[in-house]
This record gives sequence, C-alpha cells and structure tokens, in this order.
Amino acid sequence: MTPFANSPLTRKLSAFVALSKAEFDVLERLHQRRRSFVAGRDMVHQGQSDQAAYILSAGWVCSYKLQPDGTRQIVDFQVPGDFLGLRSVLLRTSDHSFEPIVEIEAAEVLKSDLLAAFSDTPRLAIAILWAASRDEAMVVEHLVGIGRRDADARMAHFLLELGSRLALVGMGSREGYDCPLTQYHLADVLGLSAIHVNRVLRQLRERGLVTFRDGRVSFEDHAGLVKLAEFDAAYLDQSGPPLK
Amino acid sequence: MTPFANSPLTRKLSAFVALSKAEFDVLERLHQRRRSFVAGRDMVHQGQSDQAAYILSAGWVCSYKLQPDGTRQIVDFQVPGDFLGLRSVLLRTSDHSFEPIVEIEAAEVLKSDLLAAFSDTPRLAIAILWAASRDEAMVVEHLVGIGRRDADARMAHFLLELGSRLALVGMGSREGYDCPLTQYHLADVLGLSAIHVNRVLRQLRERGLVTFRDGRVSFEDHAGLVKLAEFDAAYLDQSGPPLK
DNA sequence: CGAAACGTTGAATGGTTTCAACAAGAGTGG
DNA sequence: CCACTCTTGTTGAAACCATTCAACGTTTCG
Repeated sequence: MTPFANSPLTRKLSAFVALSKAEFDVLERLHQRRRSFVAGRDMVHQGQSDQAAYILSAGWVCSYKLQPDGTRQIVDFQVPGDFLGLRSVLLRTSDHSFEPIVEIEAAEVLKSDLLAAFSDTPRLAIAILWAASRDEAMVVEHLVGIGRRDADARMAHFLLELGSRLALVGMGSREGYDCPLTQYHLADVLGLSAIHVNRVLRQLRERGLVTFRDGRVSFEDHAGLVKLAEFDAAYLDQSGPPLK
Repeated sequence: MTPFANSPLTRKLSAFVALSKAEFDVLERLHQRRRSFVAGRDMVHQGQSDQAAYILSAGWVCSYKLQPDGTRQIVDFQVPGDFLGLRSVLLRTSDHSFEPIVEIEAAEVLKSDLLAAFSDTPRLAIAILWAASRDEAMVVEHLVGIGRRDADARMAHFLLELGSRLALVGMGSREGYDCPLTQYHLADVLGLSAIHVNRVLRQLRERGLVTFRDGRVSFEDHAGLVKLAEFDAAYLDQSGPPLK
C-alpha cells in the first residue's frame, strides 16, 4: 500500500474505481504540497481569481456566498477527501468564498500539476471529474431541499447526507459522526434562522430521531430519519464514473 | 458568414470568445442532427442513462426533480443556445428530468461527436466547458435566492436573470422578452405556491416594476427591479473563458 | 473578571401556504 | 354548435410555519 492509500481522497475514489498502482502514485504526487489554514479566515474570497485548488485531507470547510444585505448562504461543506476550488482552476474566477471551519490540512494543487496528472492518467482524470460531478449533484439536491422540503425534513436530509459522505471516508457510520458545525452554520446552509434551527434540533431530539450536541451527531433512529427526510442516497452512491 | 453564425449557441459563445473559421465550422457540424420534440413530454427521465446531449436552438425546456411527495423543483430552464444534458454525456446518468415547455428544436450531439470536436478544437472545448460552468454558477445563484431572498426579490431576480440570458442570444432587451412560462413554472422554480406567485406578480405590476402577462415579460422600471432584487449580473457576464 | 461565541426559550409578528371559490380561454367530443 | 373538461389565472380568509425581537444561560478565553 502506498503512503496515501489512506488519504481520504484515495479512499473516496477507491470506493468507486479500482485504481492502478500508477494512478495511486499520481494521486500521491498531488498530495505533496501540504498546507494548513486556521479556522475562520477565508482561504478564497468571492471574486478572487486564483489558480490553485486544494485537496482537503483533514478538517471541514464551507463554501458560501455573501448577500448585499449581509446574510449568507452556504452552498456546500467540504469534508476530508473533497476538492476545493477545482472549478476555479479549470475554468474561471471563483464566485464564492471558502472558509475553514476548524483548522484544516490541505494539499495545494497547481493548475499545471493537475493538467499533467490528467494527461498521464486519463482514468484518474475521469474519476476526479466524476467526483466533481457528484458535488454538483449535491448542490442540486440541496436546491431541491431548500425549495421543497420543510425545516424538519431539510435538517434530517442534511444530517443524513453528511453522514453518507463521511462514511465514505471512514469518518462516520450509522451510529453518527463528529461534526464541528455550529447551529449558525446549519442555519446558513439550510436557509433558516439560527433560532429555528435550535427548535428543529430540539424537536428531532425529543422525537428520538437524532441528537446534535457537543460536536457530535448521533442517529438514534436512522430508519425513522430516512423516512422523515425521504432520503434516497442514489445521487451520492452512483454507479461510479464511466470507466472502460 | 457560415449558415450557423446565427445559431443561438454560436451567438452566445461569440459574446465571450472570438471564434475562428475552423471553430465556427466545428460548431456547425455539431448542429447537423436536428430533431424536434413536442411540449410536455419528457425528453429524459430521472435515472435514465442516455449518451446524447442536445443543443437547444428554439423553444424552452425545464430541468427538474420530482419529490416522492409529488412536488417538483425546477432546477433550471434552458433557452436557445443552451446545452441540455451535457453532464450526462460526459460523466454519468442524469439525475433529473427534462421537459420541453413548448415545441422545441434541438440538435442531438453524440458523445463521439463531442469528443471529436473537443480534440479538433481545444479552444472550442474550453468555451463550451466555460458555458457549462456558467450554468453551474446560475444553479448556485438560484440556491442563494431560494435560501436567502424573500418571494418578491426572488421573482425579480429570476425575471432579470432570464432577461440577461435571452439578451445574449438576441431574444430579449431592457424592455422585456417573450416568455412561455406559466405561473406554475414560476412557482416550481422559485419554491413558492402558484397562488403566491400570482400575488407577487400582481404586486410587482402594481408597483410599476414589471408586468408578466400573455406570454410576455415587460420591464416597466428596470432599474427599480434591479434594486429590489439586488441583481448583479457578474456571475453571468464573467470575463469569459480563460483563453490564451 | 469581562467579553465573546454559542445555545436556549417565550411571545409577537409576518410571510407563505392551504382551502375554497370563481373566471376566462382552449380544446374535445357529442 | 354546444356542453364539457382542462388549463391557467385570480382573489379572499384562515391556518401555519418560520422569523424577529428580547432575554438569559453556559462555556471559553484573554
């Protein structure tokens, strides 16, 4: 096993594609330029045009957009194994900001490194683009949730989705997972007020479904929660990238 | 001028990149396989895995997701010049459905044609991927709107965004544009009830901002509407794809 | 100790939905 | 041609979900 066989990104991709030794090695090379960032200070600002992307290896990040009136909408969270700013590398300036929620570890990936990796190992390129496409599917699902689910189902769905994502990199299970988010983060991602988030959490707890407390999400009735959220993980556990 | 210099897609891309003769020709070739579809019947179903994409040349389409409870959330509309199902060609099965809103004209693009075009004219590839990335930015902006704007601003923002998109292909101006959507479509895209859409439209009309009537959107106070929606077209009129 | 961040709760307000009803036009079959 | 239905648009009233305002508790940290 290569030293990075346990890097979260490798784990995630391995869940869907059998990677060759050469592909492992290229992934390993992409992890070379390690950096860390403190919590709370933006890594990338809205409008900034930056040529670097990151592979998150430890910690949580959120990507968000600020409104003129001061409210913010979190578009997505990144957890270990996720790419960060992939789009802005390949295509254009970022139109949203990235903020580490806790201190994080990330590998910086330069545009040139990425393009080189892509031409060396096309299958890896497809696997990575597939992961990016999965991120997009999550944004769409998120849109559906905010548009058409009430606060309870929204919260339930969100907590379940996070659970699935974390399970893929070995950081969560059907029992629950560690989660550094505050109720303010939940409010900003779900399009609710922090106060209402508090009430919704209380209600879910009193119904014996989930407990969100002290940085830990505990599923007490996983099946019940799935039913409440009408959660169908199909958009996450797709059949994988079209290799071969 | 080539026969397709006026195809909406060519117009759209030309607004951001100066296309060479060769690139024009490749775009022309992509428009060969013309098809039409009747209104109301899905072109692609959720979950279907289809190898074809389409370039929409006339008419409107909506892409949406159906919820288990029967409600639907429209993710985006496609207007002439837009790609349809691009992602499902390159990457994976579609996770939402496409429904023509009126009878439409589209050019079918096979995976092989697209890949050939990409390798023949890399700049065109980048231009097309840039357009795809712009679509993504719209989905994100849409998410922000549903999460953090009230019904009035949401409606105003949506009507303005559509106006900008249509103006790019010569189908709209600061005065307004033709629009085949029903109030139910507006409800499903904005995450509102059709009844409330009706009230919001009435209010915007009575405030002298915009009139939505008989298949026509008329801006009566464009500046006022921009202000109400806090509409900033930056995410649409980006500096263009990173060519050169 | 005081300040700041996060969590918690109650009461009032308000935006949005639901229910119910009706109007107008298009298309259909008798 | 008419009656019929279906789709779309419109409006009022009641109910409800979520927000805002206000207050207070807890923990952490300088």
